[in-house]
Amino acid sequence: MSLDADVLKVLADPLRSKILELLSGEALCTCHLVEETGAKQTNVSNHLKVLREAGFVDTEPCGRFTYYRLRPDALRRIAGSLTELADRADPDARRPC
Amino acid sequence: MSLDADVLKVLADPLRSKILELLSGEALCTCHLVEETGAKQTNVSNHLKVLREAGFVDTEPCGRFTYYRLRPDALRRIAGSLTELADRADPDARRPC
DNA sequence: ATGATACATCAGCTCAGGCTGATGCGATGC
DNA sequence: GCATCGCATCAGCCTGAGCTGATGTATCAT
Repeated sequence: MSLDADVLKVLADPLRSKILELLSGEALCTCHLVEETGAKQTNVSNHLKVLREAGFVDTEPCGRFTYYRLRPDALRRIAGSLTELADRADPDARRPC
Repeated sequence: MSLDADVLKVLADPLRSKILELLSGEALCTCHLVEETGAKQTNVSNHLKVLREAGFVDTEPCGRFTYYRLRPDALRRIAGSLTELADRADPDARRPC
């Protein structure tokens, strides 16, 4: 497996990573996330869309609320590709010039 | 531990992730990376600087060549924070509105 | 000493993407 | 019905960052 820069780019944003941390442990709706992050509703909603389309969160409509839940499998996939890359490292190998 | 967006941002670039993949398995010098990636020398050098300052690669000067080597521990650190976040997930918890 | 090679740095251009205000739309409450 | 709330979408601004050409600095070969 190889590193997917497009997927990593989704994680590499301070507000999105903050949202994922907030979603670890419990599902939250947008209003919670707006309150916790201090960001504007529009901004949070945009980032949630990015996270949703990348498969990092699931949505659960509930009346006029929309709950967001973390998808741990998506994170483990990334973690797996990183450790696989790390495991491939050989401390002595060097290609001659 | 929490997700560090600044560190993730270093990985979230197609050329940089390509370089890390190439460096897994064997150390390479800049000219190798330029040849393998097809990118300009200036560009590769810039990205190597970013990777070096973020601690993802080590440099080994060797005459007029500069060898770059992957630092697997740096990748494992990121992988660890991702799995930790994934492990924290509770499929039933939900904060009421 | 002269030239070539390997690599780094600098200045400038360009563009993706994050932030915002305005607006739309469905669900709930009165 | 009408107002309000929760959330999404749109258009526009603006900053950060990637790419490039030019240049500088060692190191090596002849």
